[in-house]
Amino acid sequence: MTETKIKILEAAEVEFADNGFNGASIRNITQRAGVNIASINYHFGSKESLFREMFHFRFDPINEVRLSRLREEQELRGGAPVPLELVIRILVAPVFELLLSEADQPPPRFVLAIARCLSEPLELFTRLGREVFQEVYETFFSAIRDALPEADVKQVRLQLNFAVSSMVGMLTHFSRIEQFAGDPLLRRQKDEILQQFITFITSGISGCVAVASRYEER
Amino acid sequence: MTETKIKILEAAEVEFADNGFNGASIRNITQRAGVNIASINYHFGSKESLFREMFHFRFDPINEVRLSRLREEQELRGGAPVPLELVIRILVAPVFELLLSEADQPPPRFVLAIARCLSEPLELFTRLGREVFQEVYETFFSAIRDALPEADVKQVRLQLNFAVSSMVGMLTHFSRIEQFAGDPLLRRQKDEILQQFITFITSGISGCVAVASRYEER
DNA sequence: GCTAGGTTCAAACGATCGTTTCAAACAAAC
DNA sequence: GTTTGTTTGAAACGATCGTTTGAACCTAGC
Repeated sequence: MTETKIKILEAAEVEFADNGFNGASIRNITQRAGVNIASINYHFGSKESLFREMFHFRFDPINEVRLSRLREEQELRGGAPVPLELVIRILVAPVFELLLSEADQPPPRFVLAIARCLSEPLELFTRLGREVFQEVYETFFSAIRDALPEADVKQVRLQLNFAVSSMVGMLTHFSRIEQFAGDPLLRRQKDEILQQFITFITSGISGCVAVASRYEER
Repeated sequence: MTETKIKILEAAEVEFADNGFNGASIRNITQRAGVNIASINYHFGSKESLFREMFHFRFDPINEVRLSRLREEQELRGGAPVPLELVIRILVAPVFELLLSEADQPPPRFVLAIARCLSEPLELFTRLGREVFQEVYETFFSAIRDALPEADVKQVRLQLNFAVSSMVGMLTHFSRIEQFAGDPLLRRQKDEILQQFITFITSGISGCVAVASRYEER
């Protein structure tokens, strides 16, 4: 990868994070990267392709980590289901560890950039989201089903939707919602917040399943 | 309110929902409304003010319902805390009942419009969000604290952030994430989905508090 | 030293954006 | 019927957008 491409990718992350996809401008990106305005179309083809490449460049490794960690745990247990909380942890941690980076340095911008752009209703992002996350979605869907054998399949799908929506919402809005509260929350240890969020998702899902099976007992 | 203003507001909801704030264009809105392009600046002043007015027009009544329902329940109990699940229901239901509208008609677009635009990182939306939701945020924060007397204050704030992020994420991404799953989820009774989501949030919060107090017992 | 292929550059392209202008149309009051 | 104030209309404003062009530049390979 040439130096120019790298500089563009880095500048694009900041610009997309600050302004969203529609709000980001080719001119700002190239100016921030210190390269010529034509270089984006030369190296990437278009603004959309630039975003697509940034997306894959950053999230493909994250998704590989998710899938391989889950596979490890599954093999370790040789057929026995991986506990729900661990499944959720493997799904959540690789992204949120980036968001809640070390206290002395700001979090990497691409997480914000992608979370925010995914909220924009362009057809591009529907396709891209599926392209990048479909395999992870399906794999973790099965893992959660295995962890909750008593749960209805459709209900598990609904729970996973809740979980994913919560994750994207958190990534997008955490810093903003923080402003409602007076003092910042991120001062806490990142591991503590991460654990809390994992617990939140896990108890949310298992709480729903528990309530549902209580209904069926009647 | 003049007929033109109403037509613009209705068209704006669709346009903002379909294209986000930056992606929406004055020309599309006026064209859809069948009015002259200058009428937006005449009646609202600017694109930003149009959005602001739409936001207040739609969410002020919703927030009033939330606050008054909560107050009712509090008075009914005369000092005793309102149970967590009910607090969450009062917070969640007034919005999600709109999203999960009757099966034979599409959900009102302004929910999507506002949820999606709030995800765009414009400074306008930080201000607007605070302007519209601050009172609800603080009131429900207290109510949750009352419902969970054993919980740490900072932790409750974190939980509320989780809850709010989940809500916005749900509103923004529900229809999109649905596409990962083969068959649509909305066919289920809306009340069932709503109840599931309330249970999800409630068990998420109380699960976190339970884990935390378990730690402190050691 | 020359050539070829990849890369950068300034400049311009056509399109669209939010906003403004100002005259025409309209309604209500006298 | 005239006047006054409000609302609409077509047209244009200046700015910015993503993209393209074609010449200049650089660097290997011969």
